[in-house]
Amino acid sequence: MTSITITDVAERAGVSIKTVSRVLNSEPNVREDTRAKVLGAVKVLNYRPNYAARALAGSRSYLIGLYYDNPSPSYVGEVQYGAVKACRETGHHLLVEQIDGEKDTWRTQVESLLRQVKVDGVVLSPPVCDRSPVLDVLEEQKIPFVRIAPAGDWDRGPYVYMDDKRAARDMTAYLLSLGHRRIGFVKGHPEHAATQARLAGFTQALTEAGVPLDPAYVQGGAFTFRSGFGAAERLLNLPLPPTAIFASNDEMAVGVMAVANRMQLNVPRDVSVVGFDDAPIAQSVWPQLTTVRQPVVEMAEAAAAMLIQPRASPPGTRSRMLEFALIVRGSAAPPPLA
Amino acid sequence: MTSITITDVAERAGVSIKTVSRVLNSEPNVREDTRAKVLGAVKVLNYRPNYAARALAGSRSYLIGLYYDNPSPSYVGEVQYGAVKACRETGHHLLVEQIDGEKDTWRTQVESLLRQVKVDGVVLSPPVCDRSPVLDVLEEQKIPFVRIAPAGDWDRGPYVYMDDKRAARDMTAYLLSLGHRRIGFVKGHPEHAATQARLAGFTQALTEAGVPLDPAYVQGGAFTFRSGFGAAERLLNLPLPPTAIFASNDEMAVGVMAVANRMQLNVPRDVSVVGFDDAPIAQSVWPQLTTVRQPVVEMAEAAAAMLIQPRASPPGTRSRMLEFALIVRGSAAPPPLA
DNA sequence: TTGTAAGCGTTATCAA
DNA sequence: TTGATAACGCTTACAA
Repeated sequence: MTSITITDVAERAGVSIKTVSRVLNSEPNVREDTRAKVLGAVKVLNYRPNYAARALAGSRSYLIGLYYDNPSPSYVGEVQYGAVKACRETGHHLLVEQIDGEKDTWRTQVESLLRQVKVDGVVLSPPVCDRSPVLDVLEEQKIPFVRIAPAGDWDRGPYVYMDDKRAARDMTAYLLSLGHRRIGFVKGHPEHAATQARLAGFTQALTEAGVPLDPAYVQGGAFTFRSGFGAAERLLNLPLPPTAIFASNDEMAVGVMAVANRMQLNVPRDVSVVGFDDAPIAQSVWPQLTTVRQPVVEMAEAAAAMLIQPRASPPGTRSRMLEFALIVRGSAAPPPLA
Repeated sequence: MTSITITDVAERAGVSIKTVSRVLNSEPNVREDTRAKVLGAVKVLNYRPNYAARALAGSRSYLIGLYYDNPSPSYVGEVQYGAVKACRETGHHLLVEQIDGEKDTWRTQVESLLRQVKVDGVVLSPPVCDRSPVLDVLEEQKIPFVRIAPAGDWDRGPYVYMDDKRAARDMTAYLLSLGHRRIGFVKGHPEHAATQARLAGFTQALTEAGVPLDPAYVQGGAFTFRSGFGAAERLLNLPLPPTAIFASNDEMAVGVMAVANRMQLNVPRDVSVVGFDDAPIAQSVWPQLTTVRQPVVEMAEAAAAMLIQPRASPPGTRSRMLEFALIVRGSAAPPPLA
């Protein structure tokens, strides 16, 4: 069961291993017919270059790292899915590492990882993309990286993101177009970058429509079901309750719906509820949630792709914005005719 | 930025590189003080062996593969989390690959992967753990593997699993202990292995308690919200509807709850609803779902650990069963006093 | 346009 | 108990 090596290919094609190497790495200066011969031999022998040897000898390893830490399992799952997809299309492989623990250990963790296995680049998923010791090491060692939806430090390397603010604005505009004028908003966790952006989009839409913003309609939340539940209780018990509630993630939106149900309020007839994220749960409630779809898989895929073909993105515009989508399902409707 | 190699360590410790290698791989025949010297040098230099060199020269690569395909993102996320955890504890790394597409391409996919990068073993997550071409290749190439919750072929290599049948039995027994006698059951997708096991556990509990099983109380489902919804409509519109419904996963249980809500039935006062899996959604509904927690993270961790330290599991007993847990939350209560 | 030879950083062989 | 030295399969100078 000895595996096929570059030597076998070279012999079969009647050339030197260097020529085979040239063909494999699409280097210039190979005659077309020579190239064809080599490719033929590769095909016949079903040759696959050994990654370890490549990594050891050369400067590339065909390995892409994915550093993550513990957001929701489904987020990680989606990121991984996108990254794997981009990798396999170009014969790369994905190495997944978790960076966790205390802040002062991050640098060491990354240094140690990098020393052990060489990667061609790393995809940084939130919240790792916002840990500056991690970025420090990567920059020092000149290892390319792309961040997914970073919360700040936008000058530190390329990133992929979506426009949270505009998405929130569009969603609010949708609610306004339905006829709502009293719209409640449930904010996210104060430490999350998206929280501010989504709130800003909400207020912008209101301003643009000339609808005054009642501060009582904006309630604090923490991206959890429970916090959405609490915020909804406050909102719906107001003397003049909102006719629609925009929770800044789906988890909280479902909490809002639960409160509505308990108060015998029919969604969307009596009150409209919309969320953000298009998490799996959005389709597992009744009515299904109208929400904003975050292109998580696509962002991860784009990030990995940028690492693999840096030439693809023109210099200067090193970051990529991906489009969100407004997913209209059944949880929002025109307000009751009061 | 030249990295520290085994040669540096050898010089610093005043021994040959072979001796350093011996210490690093805990080989025998090294004097205790020599070992200490080497370890000291490793520490001072903060040396980390280069993976590619190890893989190329030796028989081990310190890389563990995780082959998956596309179950729910959160399942993948959890599996990955457990596997990464086991890996990092022993200095291994996780290589994630997706095996997808048509059945007749699986063999080639795996062969190609294996040829490119040597792994010390692979963790097979559902549904890949049940694709026999994948197992074939692994067996042929004598690459150790551990399957997670396989659906069949229990003689093909070690696996980790949980006892679905017993879990379903326990859950049913819990409902019975609450006083329920008319219990509805929503089956899972017919092609899923767990479906049969869970139904079997349900009927077993009934039999043990001497409670007759009304066939009308067992409804088909498909592990989706919608199928749970449909099954619940049939169940709750029966002339004598059940006082409790056991949906064989959480997704369906939430569908059942949605129907109850629409029918103005209070959960759990009017009807109890329980699920299975302890998916994230179980905590994002109101009341929160009483369910069975699957030890997904632990199974993945155990699987990877078995690969890394094969000696840990005594010969013969190569598979491991992990314990489930009954998670009692608010969705089940004694039946209404009729 | 092609080939030769020297590494890359380990482990394995075999002798000391 | 230790240590030279030869692989491992590839890329990278450097020649031809």
